Amino acid sequence: MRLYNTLKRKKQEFVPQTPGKVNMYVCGITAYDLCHIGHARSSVVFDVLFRYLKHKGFDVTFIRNFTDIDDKIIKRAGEVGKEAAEIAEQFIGEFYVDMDRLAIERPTVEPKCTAHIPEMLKLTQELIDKGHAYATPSGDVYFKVRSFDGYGKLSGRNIDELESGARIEPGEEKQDPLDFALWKGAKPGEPSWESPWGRGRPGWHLECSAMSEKYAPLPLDIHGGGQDLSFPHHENEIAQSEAATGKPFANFWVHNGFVQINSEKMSKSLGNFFTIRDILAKFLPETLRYFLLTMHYRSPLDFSFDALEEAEKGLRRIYAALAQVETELAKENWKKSPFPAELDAELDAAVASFAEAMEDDLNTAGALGHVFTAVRLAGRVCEDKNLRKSEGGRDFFLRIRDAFKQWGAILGIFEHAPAAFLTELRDSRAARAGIDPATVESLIAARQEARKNKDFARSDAIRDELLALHVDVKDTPQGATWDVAG
RNA sequence: GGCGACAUAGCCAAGUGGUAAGGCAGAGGUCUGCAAAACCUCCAUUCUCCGGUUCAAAUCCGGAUGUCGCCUCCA
Repeated sequence: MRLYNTLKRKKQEFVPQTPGKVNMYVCGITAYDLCHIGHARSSVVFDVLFRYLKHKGFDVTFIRNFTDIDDKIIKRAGEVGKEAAEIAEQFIGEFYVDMDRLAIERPTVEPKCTAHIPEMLKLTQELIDKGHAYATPSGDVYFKVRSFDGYGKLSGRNIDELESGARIEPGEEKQDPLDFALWKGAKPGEPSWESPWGRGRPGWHLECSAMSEKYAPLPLDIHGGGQDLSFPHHENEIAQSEAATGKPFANFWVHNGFVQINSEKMSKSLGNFFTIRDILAKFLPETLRYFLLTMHYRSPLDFSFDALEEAEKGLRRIYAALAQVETELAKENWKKSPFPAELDAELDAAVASFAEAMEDDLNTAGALGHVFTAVRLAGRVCEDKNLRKSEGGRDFFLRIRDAFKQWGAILGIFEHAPAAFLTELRDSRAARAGIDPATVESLIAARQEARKNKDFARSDAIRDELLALHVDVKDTPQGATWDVAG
């Protein structure tokens, strides 16, 4: 497959170091608050990459860390009067709740920063020994950026231009404004660990270098994260790891684009900030996941509830087709009658196109376009009395079901029982619209009674009444069903 | 100021040299007691603008305009 490599600024054929095996490291969360939609996007993107690589038959080691000691965690702990470790544990728990709802598979390894202090001390010592880092009198250790030639190669920055913007904060003992902390000397009341330079705690960038090296042989095949992490975080990881080991750190750098609100970055200060919980209070998790996949992973993605609602309609149409296929497959007495070969050919083409889209830099948006080809094909066969009752039709339905099973496993959607999902989706929509299902059911019962008596005036009057509640009634041979209108 | 990304129909969006996927919305039709859903048909001679390269460009190059991101913690 082809993947866009930030390091080379172009798509490249992805080839792992060891045939058949892939090592992938993705920067995880800092556990100090609930996750927002941006975390959801990043998680979904790399979950799909993980699933797709496995689908292709690779033995994937997926490492995703937890930053469980950090300024923000300490700050939060201070605010609520808890220990930093308690805060980290709490929000790691909340993280899993969100991830599970979004059907994010667990990575192979999920190392925590605080469980790898010895590895970080070792790496820091190596960097000091090789002249790439220095300790200060107050017990900080800094990485000497100018000692590493490749600095800036990932983010395309020039070290002298960076220099002009950088400055030394009061209290810092850096030799150069560009230098960054590997180890921070302990401050009173903060969590700290013993080190050769006195008690302290690791700097943020250090953990990813130390833990990736521990769980995968360098170079990593893939290193991923949000676009904003490329500088300085990923740049610093490269500097640390390559300066210490002399080996390249990662072959492919994959960065997902940002979630925006009204074309602007979301941030707490702008007040345009949504947590995953905020969304899932109104929409099903699969709707959010589907929505996130309707755009290419590197593009900025504009979030709005209107856009989510639009995505929801698309997802509903897909599931409606799957439900119809299930209904037909539950029937028996298949007839021997001719089945048009061009329908099979179109389905073949859709399956092939889906695969091509995924091969081309994980183009889930393009791939979903081909999913709708299968949806239309299913509808066409269901429409035709002869086709849907034929043996060829049955085989076609089975093929469609298989295709969706495979696509669903890759994308992490389409995996619910269709009829049950549609009911759940309808109830979710009804709840948003403030529709009381019991009221609807009783009106429908009254309407059925009227229809039974051929009292169509009354039947239509009730339909109008339901429509005023934003409810559409659908009469089927099995009785009346309903959905939220629009 | 430096670095970078993006600009495709009413809206969202895929598409990196060969003559514009898909979704949502909309119009007409089939079906239906009426509807809804589904299906069929239609809906960008054109890809922000101006130049250039080429037999051929939304796709490559140069310029303009606009939007956004990074350069400080951030997915």
